[in-house]
Amino acid sequence: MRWSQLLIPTLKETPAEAEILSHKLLLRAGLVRKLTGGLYTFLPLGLRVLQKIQNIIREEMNRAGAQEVLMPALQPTDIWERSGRYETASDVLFKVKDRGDKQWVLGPTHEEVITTLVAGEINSYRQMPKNFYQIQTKFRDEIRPRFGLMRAKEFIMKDAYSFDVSDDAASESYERMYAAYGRIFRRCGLLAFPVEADTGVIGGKFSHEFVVPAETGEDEMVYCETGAYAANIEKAVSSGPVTPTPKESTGGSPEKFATPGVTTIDALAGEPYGVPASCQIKTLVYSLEGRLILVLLRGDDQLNEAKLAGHLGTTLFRPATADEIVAVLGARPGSLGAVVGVSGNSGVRLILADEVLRGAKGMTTGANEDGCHLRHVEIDRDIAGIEWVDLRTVKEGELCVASGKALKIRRAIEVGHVFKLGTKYSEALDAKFLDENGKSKPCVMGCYGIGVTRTLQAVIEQGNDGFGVIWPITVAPFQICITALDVDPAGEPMRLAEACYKELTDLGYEVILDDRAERPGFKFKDSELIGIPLRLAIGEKSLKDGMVEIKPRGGEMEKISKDAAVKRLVELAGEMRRALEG
RNA sequence: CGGAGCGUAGCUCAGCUUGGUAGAGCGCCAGCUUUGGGAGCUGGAUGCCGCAGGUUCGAAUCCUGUCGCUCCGACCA
Repeated sequence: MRWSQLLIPTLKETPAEAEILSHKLLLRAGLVRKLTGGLYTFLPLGLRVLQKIQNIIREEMNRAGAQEVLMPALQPTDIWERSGRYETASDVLFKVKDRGDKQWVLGPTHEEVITTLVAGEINSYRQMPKNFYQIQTKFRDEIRPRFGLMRAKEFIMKDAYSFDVSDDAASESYERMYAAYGRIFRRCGLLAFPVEADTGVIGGKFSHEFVVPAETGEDEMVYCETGAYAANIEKAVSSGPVTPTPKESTGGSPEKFATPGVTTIDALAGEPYGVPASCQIKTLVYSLEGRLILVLLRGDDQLNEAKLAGHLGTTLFRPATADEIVAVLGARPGSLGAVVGVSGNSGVRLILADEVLRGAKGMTTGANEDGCHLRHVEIDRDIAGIEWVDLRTVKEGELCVASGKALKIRRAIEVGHVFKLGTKYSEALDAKFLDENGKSKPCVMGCYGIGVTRTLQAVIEQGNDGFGVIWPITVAPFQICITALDVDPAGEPMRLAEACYKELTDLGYEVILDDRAERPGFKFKDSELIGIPLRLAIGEKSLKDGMVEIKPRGGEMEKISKDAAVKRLVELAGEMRRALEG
């Protein structure tokens, strides 16, 4: 294609709206334009990249035995009510009404729709396994869209759903998708890693996120440099805190002492009290269905809410308000504890304590009386009715359970997620089949997502330099840019450029011919900004000696005879492709 | 939803404190020059100063409201 005819609105200056590098480049390279917050138009260049990524996904999904379908984005509410997610996912659901005042939802994902389809079409074990996928626009009512395509109200996702006759068979489907995901991201030129992920209220071990390490990511991953372990922080475990929990008795019974104005762990750790955070019991209070749940953690630990949700089997809990807490416990946040007035208190549903506190002695905690704390607390002796759970958030430097080495934490962008769902949706939406014994069973499901638009931005986040984007050749909008330095149609440079353009295009390459009547520097800068992997520059100067110039994006320029140029470009393109696709 | 910041030319931004005819650079258009790394000169076009009220003789500027955008936060007591 001719550059002069395409809409490629590159920007020399950085738009004020962009904060992170990939977002800036998305705009500067003329890939997208914002309609409004969280909604973007893909321009010709951006769309080309998007389609490249989609095609890689298609090829790998098909290769893995999945088949493509396309489901409605607009969905009736009743299937969401049947799955229970009209409630539990309510805050991200875009809800719309039609003229008859009937409520609909814009799909944030499609478990309900695909399961409804399968319920009607699949009745026998002979019809499985099946795996359906689609590439489609999803809608999520994000609290705060940000970072361009990273978190948007509307985004393109590849979602796949597997249906199997048994748990074992479902595990095989899961493994197939897991392997396919590795290939997809590799082919996109992305360094993406599988990490163990939170399985939420469904539970189980089969959930991995594919993440791209990046400072701008919204997720945190915990990993061991030996490669023995990697997990999302919501899921991660370690062999425990670096400072041990005290296990020595310090007194015969809990002793109340005055701590006026002290409402934080830090304040109690400071003068004049000097109680190390690791010797404090932090008491958090959550509300679930009108009653309170006490969550006990060591003072220096942070609650991992995902773990709490996993243990409770629901996400319908929230931090209790100060009023609720005072009504039930008699004290305000900051002076709370589980020792006094908690056991047998009908307003308290449950006391959960983090495993790290097992056997803790000589601890200090709130006295359930404003301005007072208790010391010499021994958790086994002084707090009744505890349920022990792993609830803490792992910290950097703690030891890996697999290798014993110190764990590291990095931020990362989640680009894909594979998840073994079990029978939650098939049971709720009646996707059942008859097995070989004529017995009715729910299908065992898995779901597998890739954020396509986010993946595009992740590729930019990972591939760029001071000049602009560096596209992997597999997803580049064009593989080759021919920069004609003199665009007079009758002149030799342009005639040669046209000839090379035709030859390369005939060979199946996607070539952009920069035929704009601009100065060379301007055109070089532009081709670098939009990140085309290979550039062929044709100008009078070197042409006098029969030479042209080839420059791989981010590599060294080489002068080459004009007759050898096409062959060399094909060679280089092949090398680049093989490096990614093997 | 809470907090903060910002809305002025296509883009980046100044002007606002202290009210008095709307500004710069880049981009765009025309011409000349230039022609291998975002050129130079000359001339030109471009604004509901986000929107709506209010104060005032007079508002981009002050006040109120509203809409939009960006950032931080929204369990960690």
